[in-house]
Amino acid sequence: MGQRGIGYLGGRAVKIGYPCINWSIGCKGDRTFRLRNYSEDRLISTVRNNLDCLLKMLRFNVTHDILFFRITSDLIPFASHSVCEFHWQGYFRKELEEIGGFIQGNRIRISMHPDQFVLINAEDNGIVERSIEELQYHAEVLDLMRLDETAKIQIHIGGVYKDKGKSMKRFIATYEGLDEVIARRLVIENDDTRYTAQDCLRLSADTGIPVLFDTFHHQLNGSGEGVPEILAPTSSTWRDTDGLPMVDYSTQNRNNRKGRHAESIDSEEFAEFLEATKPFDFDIMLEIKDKERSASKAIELASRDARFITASKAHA
DNA sequence: CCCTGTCAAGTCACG
DNA sequence: CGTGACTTGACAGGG
Repeated sequence: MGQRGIGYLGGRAVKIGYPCINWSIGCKGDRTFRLRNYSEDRLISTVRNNLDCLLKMLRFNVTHDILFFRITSDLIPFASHSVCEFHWQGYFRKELEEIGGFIQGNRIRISMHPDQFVLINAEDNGIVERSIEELQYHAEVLDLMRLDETAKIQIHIGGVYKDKGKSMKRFIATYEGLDEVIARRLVIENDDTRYTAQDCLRLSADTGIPVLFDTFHHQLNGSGEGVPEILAPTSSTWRDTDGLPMVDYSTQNRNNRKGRHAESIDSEEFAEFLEATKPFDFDIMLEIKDKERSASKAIELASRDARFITASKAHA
């Protein structure tokens, strides 16, 4: 717990990845459709495409030493919506198992990130119920892939309504009642306007929930702490069974308004980040527009870093 | 084929 | 109470 040793002795090592979309392999694994066009056929063909593409992306990633990946929430469109009565869990069981087998065989780290509308602490109970349904869907995907507890579902806390204290109380109350299949995978992430990393740590102290640190959100909505200062406490919220801490890394788009992600990774900034965070082991999710290109650049930069691991080493 | 309005869900500000 | 901003690509209907 807390600061971990450098290097991959003991089977731990830093992995780098990107979320959801790969621009270079010619397929899209997050295809969806409009609710009014919902049909079982449409769902099946879309999911089949998404699962095929997901496996292709994972194969691509392994050949490029990209061993961390965020699976899109659009994998099964409308999975948690009442319109969906189709038992996709059974229909796609084999495909999900196959993908899960590939993930485990190559020691790929997996995360999922439900959208902002997932609020387990909303004042409206209907929103809470729908949010839990959505989390259930995410957990089912990872369970059907037979991934262990290190595969995480990250959410923002939200649901402030001008009273963070009450918001936190509601979060704790709902969290404590969550089914274990969800709770074991759930982690909280600091966001860019409401919950700072310190807020997340406060909530973690009460619930034991791990804190996923987002560097960019911390820049926009932090309390002035440097990255290493905040990485120490957030890292120690991850138990051994949770796997290495996850960190979302991104930088400001220079041309655009505040809050916009950069188009491509800034090599110098990333090298500085690696240097500044030397005492810590964590898996890095690059939230950068050009996805796998920046991931490859980052891996190139990290390849001299003793914490980093390649696919062949992970395989051994 | 291209153009463009719209999209499951969320909050918040405003009139 | 209703509407638009937030933010984003892409779906999908109309021309």
